[in-house]
Amino acid sequence: MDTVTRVMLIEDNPEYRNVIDMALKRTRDMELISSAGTAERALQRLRGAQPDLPPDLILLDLNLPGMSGLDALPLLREAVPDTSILILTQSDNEADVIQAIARGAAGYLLKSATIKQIREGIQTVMTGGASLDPKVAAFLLKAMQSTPVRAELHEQLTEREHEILALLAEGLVKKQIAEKVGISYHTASTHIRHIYEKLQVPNAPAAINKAYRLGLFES
Amino acid sequence: MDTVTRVMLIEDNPEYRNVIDMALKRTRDMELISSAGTAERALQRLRGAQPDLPPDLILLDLNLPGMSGLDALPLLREAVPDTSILILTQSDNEADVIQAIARGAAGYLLKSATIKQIREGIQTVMTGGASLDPKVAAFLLKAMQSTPVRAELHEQLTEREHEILALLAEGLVKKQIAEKVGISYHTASTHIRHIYEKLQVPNAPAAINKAYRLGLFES
DNA sequence: TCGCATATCGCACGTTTGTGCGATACTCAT
DNA sequence: ATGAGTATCGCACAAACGTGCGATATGCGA
Repeated sequence: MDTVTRVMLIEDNPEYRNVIDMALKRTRDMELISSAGTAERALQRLRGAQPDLPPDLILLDLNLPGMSGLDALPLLREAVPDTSILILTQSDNEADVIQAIARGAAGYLLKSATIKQIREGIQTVMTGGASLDPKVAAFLLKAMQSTPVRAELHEQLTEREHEILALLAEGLVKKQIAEKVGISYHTASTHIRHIYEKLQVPNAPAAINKAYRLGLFES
Repeated sequence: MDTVTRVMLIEDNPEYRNVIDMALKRTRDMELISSAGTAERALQRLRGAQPDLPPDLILLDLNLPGMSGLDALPLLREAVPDTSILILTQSDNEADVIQAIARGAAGYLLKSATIKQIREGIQTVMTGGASLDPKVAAFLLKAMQSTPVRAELHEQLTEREHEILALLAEGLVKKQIAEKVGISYHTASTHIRHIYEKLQVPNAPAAINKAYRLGLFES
């Protein structure tokens, strides 16, 4: 077991860089050995002619100037295969999370995390665990669930609502839907309102998206 | 927001049942309202003629006499759809973890967890997060990495446009997209305009629909 | 060098949406 | 027979959308 975890930080915001710096300094078993404002700089240091000694762990921001953290991830993994990479970013965007995991991140923390949580996260990763923000973990679980509630939700929408949802997906506006189905604009509006409530979405594009994810459109 | 989280425990080991009992008693905002030694008993109570009031959260052991926790999971979810189910078991078996997640568990803790961790886990779940033991999280990440994410079908849309289309599908409005991506409202608007042109659709719902039909989303 | 695609920003204006609040009527199970 | 769910209709209004017409800047291939 190593005595000290040597950490490299890739983060463009100087203030946040300072925060991390201080956080790690207060811990005897961690050391911030290097920090870079861009992925390009970090890669340069890790694979140049005389590369730096690989760190034990890299804290990687996703929202970087130039190359994104997401794109940098596989390159970093190639450059330093034995180094764990822990994402530390603002974005709780679902796609970012999935992508980061797919590209081999050892964990995903949000910047809303406390200093203590970050330190614990680093320790967790160094002992072979995976460190996930609860919010992020929730995404992953959702993504992994092969929609067991699917049948129930299928029945959730009435036939009328299905019909109207399909027309919405085709690009018709409410007025056109009303004409096509032979009901008033207001009724069409009400049906759509109910669709949003049942699917728990705020608007039309989200409704179409959810409908696909729930398998309401397959056939 | 409820003041007290009402917990039901399904666990055959009387000793461990005691442990949980004590753990929850020490917390003002949690209450153990019911505990059962088997899944059958628990289900009976939740869906009988005069069912118990549904708990806010169920702590479920997987290794139960009679029906396994894994089999009970979907039945519990059906009986009490609004109740979160948190797995609390010894098994860190990979298959169990995957199965539990697939069947809709809100989290997965190991019995090696401390009292404090269990309490935190419950709180996390009640606030909409997912509570995963780091070891368990590591499994999930590995499982997700082995499932290669489909990419490179976007000859049509640029990377930026994809990004924005995804946010649109999530239900964000243009203003929110602009903020999230860090561009002006007008630029977001322009990107969306281009998306409609390329996909040859008149509006957002149609764009999401077409994106799925073209396989731009497949996840 | 000259397009072409991309990414960014800007404004105006009519149209559409989403949602607040209603309402009546039919069916069906409790 | 009462309530829950469905389907229908109605209005008002702020917010958001879609699209007309611009613009500058960069990079890249012809």
